[in-house]
Amino acid sequence: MSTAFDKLQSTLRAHQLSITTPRRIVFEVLLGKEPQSMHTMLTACDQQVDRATLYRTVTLFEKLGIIQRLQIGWKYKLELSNSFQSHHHHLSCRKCGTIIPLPEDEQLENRLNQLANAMGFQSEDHQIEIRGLCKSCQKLVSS
Amino acid sequence: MSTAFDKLQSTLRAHQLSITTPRRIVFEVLLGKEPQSMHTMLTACDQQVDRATLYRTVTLFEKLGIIQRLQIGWKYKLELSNSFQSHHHHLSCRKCGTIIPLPEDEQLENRLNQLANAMGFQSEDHQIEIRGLCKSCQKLVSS
DNA sequence: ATACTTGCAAATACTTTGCACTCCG
DNA sequence: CGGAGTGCAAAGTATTTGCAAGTAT
Repeated sequence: MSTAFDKLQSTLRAHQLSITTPRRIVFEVLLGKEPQSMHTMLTACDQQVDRATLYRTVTLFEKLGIIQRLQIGWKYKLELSNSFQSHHHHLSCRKCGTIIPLPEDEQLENRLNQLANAMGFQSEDHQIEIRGLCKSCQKLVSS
Repeated sequence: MSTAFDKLQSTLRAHQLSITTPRRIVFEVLLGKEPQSMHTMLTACDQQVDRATLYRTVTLFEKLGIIQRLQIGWKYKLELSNSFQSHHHHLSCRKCGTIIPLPEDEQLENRLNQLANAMGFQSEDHQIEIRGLCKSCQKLVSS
């Protein structure tokens, strides 16, 4: 089977870029996880990737469309882009900070495209964040 | 007529907070404008508001629900919140950086609420950014 | 009067850059 | 080997904080 990792490799190769250890580690840190902050990623890389390299890699991956930057709460967070995991949006709990992925919804996506088109705008991508209270925090408030 | 400014005053009073010159200036800088970066706001305040005060005011206004922070491109930007201008979302052009407000759309809003509810999530607010090319930049590309 | 606010300057936190050294292809 | 990529340290930005002085109510 073709893994996400294979896809990373071919993307890098396609741009004549090297497949290095730091790049592999950064990718692994993001794989299958919820969006993370730079700080979290740096910690997760645990001494194996230098701060400067992390920033450079993130910038590179973003240009290559491997990862995307999200505004979740106050600071931005990073996650693998749509090519590496299905297109989705996020619910973020203002109380406990949990981030919950929302399954893709065709009706929502269509409506967004219609609206952009109506304005003569050529839509390429979008992001949505819904803020509020997650299930557990709703209970805590009422009790 | 009740102006946006009156509303600012009553919001501050309701929390026993002073109506000071810096707060008034920060509010005016945002009033009726597209989302702005901290840097732009600081320049717009033109020596009249200290950097630290601007940050403190923005934090305060955000807590009070007077302004909201948006991820537009890489860095966040600030604009007056829904209570001070109609609820809307943004189209942002990746080429020229223009930000275009999108008129409120009931169908879109409803769908978002439905999706959040289906997940047992209590939605309070949300933000949407659609990235792509504005009308003028589409022409430039094709020519 | 007096508690809330501000300005200033210093402290932190975050991000980028220059350069010599290392590693991939 | 030779250039792309990295680590390190230092330079830049961005944001926060302590505190004395100012101001709104």
